[in-house]
Amino acid sequence: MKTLSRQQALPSRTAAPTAAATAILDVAERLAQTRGYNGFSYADIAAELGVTKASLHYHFPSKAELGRSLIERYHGLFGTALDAIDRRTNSPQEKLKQYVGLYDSVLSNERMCLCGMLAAEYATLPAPMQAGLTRFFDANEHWLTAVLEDGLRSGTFSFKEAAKERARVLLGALEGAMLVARSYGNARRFQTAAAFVLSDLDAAAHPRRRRTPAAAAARRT
Amino acid sequence: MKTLSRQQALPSRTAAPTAAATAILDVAERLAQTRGYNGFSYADIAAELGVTKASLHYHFPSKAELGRSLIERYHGLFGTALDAIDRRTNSPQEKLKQYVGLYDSVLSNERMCLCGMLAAEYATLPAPMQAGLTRFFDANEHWLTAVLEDGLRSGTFSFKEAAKERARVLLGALEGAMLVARSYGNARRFQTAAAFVLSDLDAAAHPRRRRTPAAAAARRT
DNA sequence: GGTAGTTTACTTACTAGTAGGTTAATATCA
DNA sequence: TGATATTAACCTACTAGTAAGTAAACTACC
Repeated sequence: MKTLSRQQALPSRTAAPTAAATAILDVAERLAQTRGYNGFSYADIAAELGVTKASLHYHFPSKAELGRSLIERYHGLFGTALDAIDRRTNSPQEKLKQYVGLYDSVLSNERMCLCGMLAAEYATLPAPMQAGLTRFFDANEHWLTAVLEDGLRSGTFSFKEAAKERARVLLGALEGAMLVARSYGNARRFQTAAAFVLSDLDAAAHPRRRRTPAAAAARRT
Repeated sequence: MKTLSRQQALPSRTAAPTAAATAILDVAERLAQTRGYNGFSYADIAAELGVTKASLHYHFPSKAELGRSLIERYHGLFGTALDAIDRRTNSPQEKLKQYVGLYDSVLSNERMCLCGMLAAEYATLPAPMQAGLTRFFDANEHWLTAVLEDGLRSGTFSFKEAAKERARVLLGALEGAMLVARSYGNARRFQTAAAFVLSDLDAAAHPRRRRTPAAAAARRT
């Protein structure tokens, strides 16, 4: 059995993830995204890493704790990616495009969004994982709502319901498109659907729709 | 242990489902829709029905066979429901509303669409179940495409991409909305999202939109 | 700087419980 | 009597999780 981590002395004020813990999370994440939380075991991870199950229990006492960590890390990384998008561009249209790109890169690795996957297994998950899941969706909804409101203000987007409702439609549509496309092993299928979902927001495509004051003005020019 | 079936002699040219088989499928279906295929066991079904696991194996030799039957029956029942919609109304708008109603009634029973659920577990499913799944989605897509084309012809609907593409967007959006809404235990959430997805198709909301594939392609780039 | 104590990162060997599945005997009924 | 349906009793493989031990590395102190 090889050693996962030969840990160099990090100061580590909080619980800094060790190299071993990271390696375990990496494998567990991929398995969870492809097979679901109920579709993999400690034995699967241990075999892949060439360590014992007991070693995994040293780092993550229970599978529930591993699952909780999985969501937490995923949420954190996703948040970082959203921040990066915000820094890269100010265009709401471009932001959404890059948001879709996040999903697309996951699917192109033959994976499903971790939280979309876990949402299916929701009823079987330990409470901390359930709470982590809805926090993740809430954060997505929050970010999308801001982008949509921005696009509405600037006349780029057009939709009649509240931005929060539109954000929910968007989130669900992307998760669902991903879910179905993966059954066909066809990332193109997702890309096409996602493009149409985004183009539904275009103010230019339906100029007489309400709640776009700027769009109405632009039309006259 | 009680008896599941006191079978009255059905002529049964094909394999007519016995009362016992039906009872087993009913329980298995509910478990699959709430917990997923990997989230229930023969022991769960047996306990609920008050029979032994061996008895279940008599009716469904393997879990794979049970799963396959589950999809087949679900697909058949869904097809019947779609036929019923076609008989009840000719209005494409009303048809879609009733189609959404089908999903809604599933979710209101705290269930997820069986095939949406299984789509998440796709990678872990036996091949016959995988094939059954895509057949189900194909059938949905086919029915939706016909309704959308009809609505487009009659001027009720407006969308720029091919009806088949729109059908895929619709299917994914509904499955995804359902998936997320269930994590919040909130059927309203689904209803609201579904209503907006349908209203996106309304020709009245964006009268100048055109079905120009060239425009759609340009927007994608 | 050497050594005692402590911590980290594992190991082997095990538990109790559950998974899907089998077999042979038996009950039920037409 | 023969087919249908069901049971008890089992099997093997695997599940998450635990107990006890160990080698190496780090820390404290004289």
